[in-house]
Amino acid sequence: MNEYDKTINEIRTFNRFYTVNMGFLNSNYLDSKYSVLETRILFEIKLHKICIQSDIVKTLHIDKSYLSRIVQRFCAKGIVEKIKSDDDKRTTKITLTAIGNEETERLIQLTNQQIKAQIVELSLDECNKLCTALNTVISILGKEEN
Amino acid sequence: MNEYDKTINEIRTFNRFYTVNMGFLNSNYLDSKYSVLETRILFEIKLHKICIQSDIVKTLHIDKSYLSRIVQRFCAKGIVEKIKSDDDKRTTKITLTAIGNEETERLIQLTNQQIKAQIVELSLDECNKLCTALNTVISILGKEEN
DNA sequence: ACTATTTAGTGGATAATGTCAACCATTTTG
DNA sequence: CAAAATGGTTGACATTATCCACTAAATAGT
Repeated sequence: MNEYDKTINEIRTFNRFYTVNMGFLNSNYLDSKYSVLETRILFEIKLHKICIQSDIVKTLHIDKSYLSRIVQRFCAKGIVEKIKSDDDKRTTKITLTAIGNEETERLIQLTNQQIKAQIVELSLDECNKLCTALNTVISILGKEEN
Repeated sequence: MNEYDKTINEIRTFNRFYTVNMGFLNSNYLDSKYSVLETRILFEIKLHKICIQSDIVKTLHIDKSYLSRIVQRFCAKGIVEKIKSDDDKRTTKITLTAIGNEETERLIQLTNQQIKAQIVELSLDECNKLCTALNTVISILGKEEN
């Protein structure tokens, strides 16, 4: 077994651990009002402040028709707003409303609490080591991004 | 911001990165014949060699009726076999058939290839650092398991 | 021993999630 | 300018997941 196979195995093991540990496998979510993907989308819009749908389609690799409907739902709920853009008339800018911002903030707090429950018994030293390790993973795997 | 908040933020960042990077978000899968969960279940049965459904329900945190149906499908496909157990007559042992074993092996190879594509440009040193980092994460977060 | 509770698994009904292809309007490319 | 590409929407489905009720067997409580 070469070094690459060793790495592949390690990633497999990690994925198995992490998907279950973080509850990514079957995402019965903390807040039944929003699915994991919906939360992720809200968070993405919040990050960008304002963006177009295809930005999100690209970053999250989801179907555009699917996103279109989710955004429609968000608009109906009053948490997202569509704004006609003048530069490119095909696009519509989307952004969080004030309520949407609060709601997203609340969701972030909820996920934070969930994460907190996972790390609450760690020592400061372990926290630091964990941060370093996660950072290392991102910096190594993130290299290959286009 | 205290040390715990820093760690929570780091985990959030990591999750955002990793779910997209590994394609966990919307799991349009490599082999359309099996969903992510199905693959995970097959792999779990393979790990145990033989087990009962509720073992898998517990490890993967999924609905038992849902699993029941998936197992039924697997049986119909001939990749999983149910064996009456004599010790506890409520339970049925499940195990992979020969074909199921091959099939699962094939799926593992497929995911391996997918992972390989992600690390193919890494140096040996980076591979080692990655392994160490992933291991660290598991050992720290895995502590809190029951 | 015998009721009460728990555990394993199944099935019906239905909700939520996600996919595919067709389509219009615009913008970009050759 | 015609052809191809992009952004977004919609219809029609397929897949995936959840909830609840139920049977059968095992276990716990008294």
